[in-house]
Amino acid sequence: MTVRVRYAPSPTGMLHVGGARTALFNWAWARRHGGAFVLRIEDTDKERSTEESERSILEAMEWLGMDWDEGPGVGGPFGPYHQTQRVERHLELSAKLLEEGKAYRCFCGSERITALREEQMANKQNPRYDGRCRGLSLADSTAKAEAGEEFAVRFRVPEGETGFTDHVRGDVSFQNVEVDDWIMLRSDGSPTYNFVVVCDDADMKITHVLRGEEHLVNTPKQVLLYQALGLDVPEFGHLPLMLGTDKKKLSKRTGHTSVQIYRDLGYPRDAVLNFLCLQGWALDGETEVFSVDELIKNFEVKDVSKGGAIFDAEKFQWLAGEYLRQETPAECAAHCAPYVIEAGLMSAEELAARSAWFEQVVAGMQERIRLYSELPEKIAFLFEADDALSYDEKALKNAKKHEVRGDVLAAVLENLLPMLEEGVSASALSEAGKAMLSEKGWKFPALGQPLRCALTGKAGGPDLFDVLIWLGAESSRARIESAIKRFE
RNA sequence: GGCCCCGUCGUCUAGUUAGGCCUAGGACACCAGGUUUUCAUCCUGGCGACAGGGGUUCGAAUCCCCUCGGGGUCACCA
Repeated sequence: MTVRVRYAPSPTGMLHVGGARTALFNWAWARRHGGAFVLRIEDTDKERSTEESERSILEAMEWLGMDWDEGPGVGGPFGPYHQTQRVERHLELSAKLLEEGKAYRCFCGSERITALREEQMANKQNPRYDGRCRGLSLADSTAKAEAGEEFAVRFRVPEGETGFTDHVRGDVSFQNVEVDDWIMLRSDGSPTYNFVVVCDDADMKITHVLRGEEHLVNTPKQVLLYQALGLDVPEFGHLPLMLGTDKKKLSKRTGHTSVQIYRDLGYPRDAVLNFLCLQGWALDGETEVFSVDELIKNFEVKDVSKGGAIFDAEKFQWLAGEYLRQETPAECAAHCAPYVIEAGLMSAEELAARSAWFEQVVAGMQERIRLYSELPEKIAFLFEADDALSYDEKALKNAKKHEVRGDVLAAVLENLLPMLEEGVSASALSEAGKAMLSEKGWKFPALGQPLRCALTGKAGGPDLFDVLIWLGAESSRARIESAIKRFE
């Protein structure tokens, strides 16, 4: 049997990280077994669904590299892949169930149902449909319907018990009395989620349903529906929830929830993918950094953890840094460029004209940032006015600790600047600088701290000889000369 | 509250299916050292968990029962 899985987002917002992980596990499972990964848009909520959300979700899926074999944009043999375009089929199946007595029309109306529920809750009973229309004969109900009475269609839950073997949780079962006679068709004739999801999954020949744990309690309804329809029941796997720091389902209350935001925040794509894997799954218990190829090679649904995972933002950032540092300077520079432009440090044209220079800077900064977006702030000093560089209090204090600061800076001007003008390498500068120090009998901090303040205005940062080269002879000279005056 | 699911370091997890290899391993975070011109990276070390209680067994994180705790869900949303 060919594996066919699906991810079925509703286009009512961004791509939630929990949804992204669900999609990722489905995708990996399909790729692992040479099966098909289907993308279906569950747009039955007309109030909240938007085309913009759909576009954004698709774009995020593409960014993550999760290609779908069937779905929007690519089509497929079981389309259409938008749920709203499949209602004809839904109504057909609903009519069939109605005829067979496996579903029935309910004329109670939402007002009565709401009142009933309120009364039951007031009496501390569990809200449940009281079955008033359950016994209506098909002939009677058809007559009422034809007379124009409004009705919803309910599924007739049989007696007994419904169980299934969940791939992550093992055997799970529910007493059917606990499963209410749920609504398949609303009184406006539109089908509900629990109904369409089964129709569509069956029509699309889905073999494995991997989804979030919040759907666990929907499963008996769906299993019963498959059975009533005389269809094969697919395999299920319910993934643990991704939790916020409040231990509740991840929501905007406790942090960012969409993959688009993390992308915009400058997290490397592969770090996002890797991190998603780590929430509920482990490669071998030892390896933390691994590629999606390794996920595909090793992913088993049964290995997914049962417990919910609190979203560990710290670890996510660490992982981002790991990936950022693995990139070549050219790759990293390309990823950082939009942030540098956005921060107004350079225009796209300037960046293109000075790409070699920018790559050099990025190479020197790579182990000092974790997200692409962190670069602008850290290199902003390079773009300040040479004679009006802002000095951090600590940087200035460090510089002033050294009595010989003026002599040191003068020596730099005299010995190192000419070399810089000739265009030597950072290591050559470094050697010359150290030779100069030993000749004069100065320790490195006596050079480092005043020079760092003079050039960057910061107490910490990249290698000083790199900075000299980045700045160039002219700026370096101007900054040092300005510092000599300002340090007095 | 009913039903369902879950419960190993602060957090993510390995180990639980086939009880002994577990004086419970790794990672993030934190702390302390080291490398370094600073910051960062990197290296070394430390801190730190089987929710609790009963069983079963020569032996239990692993099996059984109870308790406690957490979560999900109870819509004519998905």
